[in-house]
Amino acid sequence: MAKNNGKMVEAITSMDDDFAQWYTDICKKAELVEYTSVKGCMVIRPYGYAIWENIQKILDGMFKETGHENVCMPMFIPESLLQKEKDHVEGFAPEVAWVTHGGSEKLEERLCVRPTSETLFCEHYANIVHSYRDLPKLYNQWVSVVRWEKTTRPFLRSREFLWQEGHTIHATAEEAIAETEKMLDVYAEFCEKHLCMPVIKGRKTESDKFAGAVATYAIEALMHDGKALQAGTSHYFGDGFAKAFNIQYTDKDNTLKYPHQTSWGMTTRLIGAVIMTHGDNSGLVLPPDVAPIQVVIVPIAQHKEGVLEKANELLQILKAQGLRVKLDDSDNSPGWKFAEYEMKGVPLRVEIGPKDIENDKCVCAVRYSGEKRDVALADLADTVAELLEKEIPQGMYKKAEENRERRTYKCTSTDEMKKVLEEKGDGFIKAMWCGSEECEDKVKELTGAGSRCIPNEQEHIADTCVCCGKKADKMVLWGKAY
RNA sequence: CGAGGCGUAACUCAGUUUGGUAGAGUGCUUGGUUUGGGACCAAGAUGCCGCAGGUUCAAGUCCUGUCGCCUCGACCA
Repeated sequence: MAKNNGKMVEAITSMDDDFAQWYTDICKKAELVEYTSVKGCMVIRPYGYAIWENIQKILDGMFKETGHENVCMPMFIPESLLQKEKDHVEGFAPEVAWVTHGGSEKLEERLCVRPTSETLFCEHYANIVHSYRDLPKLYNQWVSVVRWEKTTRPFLRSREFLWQEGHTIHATAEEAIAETEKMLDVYAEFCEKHLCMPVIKGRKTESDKFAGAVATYAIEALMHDGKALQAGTSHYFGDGFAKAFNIQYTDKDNTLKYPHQTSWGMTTRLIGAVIMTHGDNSGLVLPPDVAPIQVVIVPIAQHKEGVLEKANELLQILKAQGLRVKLDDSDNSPGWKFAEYEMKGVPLRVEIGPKDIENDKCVCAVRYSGEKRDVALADLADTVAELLEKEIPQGMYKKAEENRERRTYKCTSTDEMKKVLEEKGDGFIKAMWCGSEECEDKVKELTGAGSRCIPNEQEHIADTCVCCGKKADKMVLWGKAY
């Protein structure tokens, strides 16, 4: 039955032939996005947006549970405000969009469309933070931001993208650092538990950190083609922004002090990560927690007596479990429906036809593994719950983790790195680094793989730097990145 | 922003070499037969040939410009 590299129908480019085209095909054919007349600005269609809504819902719950409140900042930043923190403006100025006119009148001061909102939060904090009693403020906002990227790709790099940005301000550095680390943990937990995507937590190198940050932490995931994707970041700002924006509070000892800040963000890029982590040659494969449709019921020979009635019965049973279920009773052929919902990544398909009804059973087909099994109708609710809550998420995670491990290598020289990447294909490389930016750049130049992060979980690969051969005590995760 | 490729029906593309009535498959609409892996038959509808100039009796085709998309680099979530 399976043919064409496991792809059952001729619909999308095989990921082995052209991974980039495969990705674009899925975005279009699974009806996630549609291009518009503005480059890099895409319509996120209902099916794609529903994935984002599910991501939002879960993440928002996690933020609230850790004490955060949602706020909403304006979309515009006056140029003078953006320029208050030197590193920050240098990092973002090249890619901001400017508003210069209101109607036909030129503005006194041009406004930048927010590429991120640190400056706006800072301006606000300066107004509302005066005493140690005002701290901490644990804020988050769900908005879109604009960065005028030169090269764009759906979800991975668009000029406008949706995200959440958390911004917190604390009395002490210790507290802010703890917050930075806590939110990175929240991100990692979300990716692993709800997106079934293994990630590596680590710290960014100096050259790779956020503009204006003291330290940037990130979670890195490995896509199916061996390229790395940053799935989330968490920054510690120290008191740099507070000094630039003159945010001060009076402490218990009646002295003026500068507070310490953090910010952290995850974006619609996560949808791209899900596509490239779990997708296959039949299309998208969605983790049950974020799938807009968790179970699709496909009736077979639906014109025959009793089939649709039984299918509706199953629909009600599963709906009563609180699941997102769809019964497709359109007049498309069953084969068409199978292919359609595989393309859309629905985690579980239930087939019900005359033969099944005769035997009081149905067929459950698991998307990620392709496995089909008979299930007694009496057991359906329990079996589906077990599949969606445990078996499928665990199986998807394991599959993704195995792919990552298969593509993770340890190297002790740049020659070895180069050879491994050429012979075995792209992936993560664990190698030692002396800490100099010069070596970091040179490794990228020689091998094409840049530093992704300094993983929290360190391993001792060698005594010396992979590049210069001097003494090294840090293990860096290297890879080609999206 | 550098290098390469491509813009013709909703989609994939042929037609461009050598200028001469706008094409195919898929999809869409209607009717019928079907239904356990993208069903079949019949009848239909659908085009500023990316856009703007130019050459010509005549341009999808030739020339100039321009915009957009895709891939690979550099930059970024």
